[in-house]
Amino acid sequence: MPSIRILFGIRVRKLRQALGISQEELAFSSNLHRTYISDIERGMRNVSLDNIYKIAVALDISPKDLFDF
Amino acid sequence: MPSIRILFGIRVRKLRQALGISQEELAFSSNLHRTYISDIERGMRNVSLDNIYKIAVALDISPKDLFDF
DNA sequence: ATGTGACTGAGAGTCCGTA
DNA sequence: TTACGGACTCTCAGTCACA
Repeated sequence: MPSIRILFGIRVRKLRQALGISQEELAFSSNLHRTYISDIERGMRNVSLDNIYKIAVALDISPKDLFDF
Repeated sequence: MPSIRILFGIRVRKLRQALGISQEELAFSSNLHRTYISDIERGMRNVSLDNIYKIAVALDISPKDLFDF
C-alpha cells in the first residue's frame, strides 16, 4: 500500500492530464509554485488543507474528489 | 463559505462524536496530541496529508470521507 | 473533557537554476 | 515540458501549562 502522499500525487497528475494542462498551468491557476506541483505529483510533499483546496479549485473539482483512490 | 480548515474540523468532530469517543481517545488512537486534535476541530490547524491519513484510520473511514462536506 | 497561548524543531512552500 | 538540486523563509507539527 503506497503512502497517501503517493496516491494523492498520482490522483493530481491524472486529473491534471485529463484537463490537458501542464504543471506550469496548474501552478498558475492554483497560485502555487511550478516545482511544488512537480513534487506533489511525485509524492514528495505533505500537502496541507489550504493547498489541497487550491488544487481542487484549480482542477475544477471538490477536495473530496482528490481522495478518490 | 467557511474555509476548508473549518469544514474539515467540523467533519472530524462530527465523526468523532458519532463514535462516542473523546478528543483524548482519538488523540491516542491516531497517535497525535490531544490539544492538536482540539485545534483541528476548531479549524485552527492547516492539517497535512500524513495527519489526515492518521485521523481517517483512527476514525475507521477513508480519507475521502473526511471531505464529505 | 476541552480550549487556548506560547514555544521549538522540522518541514512546507518559494525561487533560482540545469538537464 | 518535466525532474531535480540548492538555498531560502515561514508555517506546521508536536508539546506544555493553565484555564
